[in-house]
Amino acid sequence: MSQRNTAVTDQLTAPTDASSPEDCPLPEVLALIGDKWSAQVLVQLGEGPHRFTQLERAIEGISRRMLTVSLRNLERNGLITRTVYPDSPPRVEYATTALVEDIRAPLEALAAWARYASPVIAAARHAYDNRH
Amino acid sequence: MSQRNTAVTDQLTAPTDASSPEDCPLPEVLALIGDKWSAQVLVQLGEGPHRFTQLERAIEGISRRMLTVSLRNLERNGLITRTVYPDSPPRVEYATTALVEDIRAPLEALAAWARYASPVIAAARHAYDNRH
DNA sequence: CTGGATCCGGCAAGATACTG
DNA sequence: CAGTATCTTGCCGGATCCAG
Repeated sequence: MSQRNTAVTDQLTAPTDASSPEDCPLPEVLALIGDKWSAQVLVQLGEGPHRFTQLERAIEGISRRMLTVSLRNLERNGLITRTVYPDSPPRVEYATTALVEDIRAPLEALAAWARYASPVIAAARHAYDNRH
Repeated sequence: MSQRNTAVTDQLTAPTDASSPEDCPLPEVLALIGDKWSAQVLVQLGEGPHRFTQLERAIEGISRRMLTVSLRNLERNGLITRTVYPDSPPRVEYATTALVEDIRAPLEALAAWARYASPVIAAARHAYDNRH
């Protein structure tokens, strides 16, 4: 199942025109991690395995319920693993799977873009609002 | 691992360690284009300027209302421009701004990842559902 | 042709309380 | 500690009609 595969990005560099937006599965990705919290969970887990409360504290503003929902969803889609240790008190650890390795780069690129674009966007928004 | 980066990401990931998830502005990006349609609109406009009806036909399943809403939102945030030509019947053209150029690469990387990961995810989901 | 305005159902998601 | 269950609210988004 979990084959390490770095050939993903090779498809990109390939000189195919590849820009046909018809078969662009971008919506699928966004359906997976495009919601309010999943991406942050993935980013946080990128730092290494985390326990439930650890995540809850690390991710500002998330509710217990939403954390649970996000984790279940990510687990269901095979993006994270959930390991229960038979301790007392109970201990559960979440970690990313190999699948996630290959999106970390584009995700960080997006984050980098955000840092750079944020003030520009704020200015554009302000200008637009003044115009209306 | 992956090495396909634009000027923007090169500049910004270089100086700092970039792996601190605290100041990760990923949620901002997702708030911008993480909704159901905006990303597809951007992708479509990446092919070149489009008129309203042209977009409506190109993007499968979008309603007029949602197209309008998405376009307004993108315009407000400075990601696209809206040009009105004083013709009869009225003609309006939408095009991406320079800001968008720099996210196209990571966005396509995400799409490529989706193509590769889709079957794996489907399998994981199926396995999970059987387990419950 | 390019939208705006309005109504409305359904789901996302916060708050709160309870449990093994 | 690591969740569930339930209630409630907000808003996303589809349908429909109207307008310049």
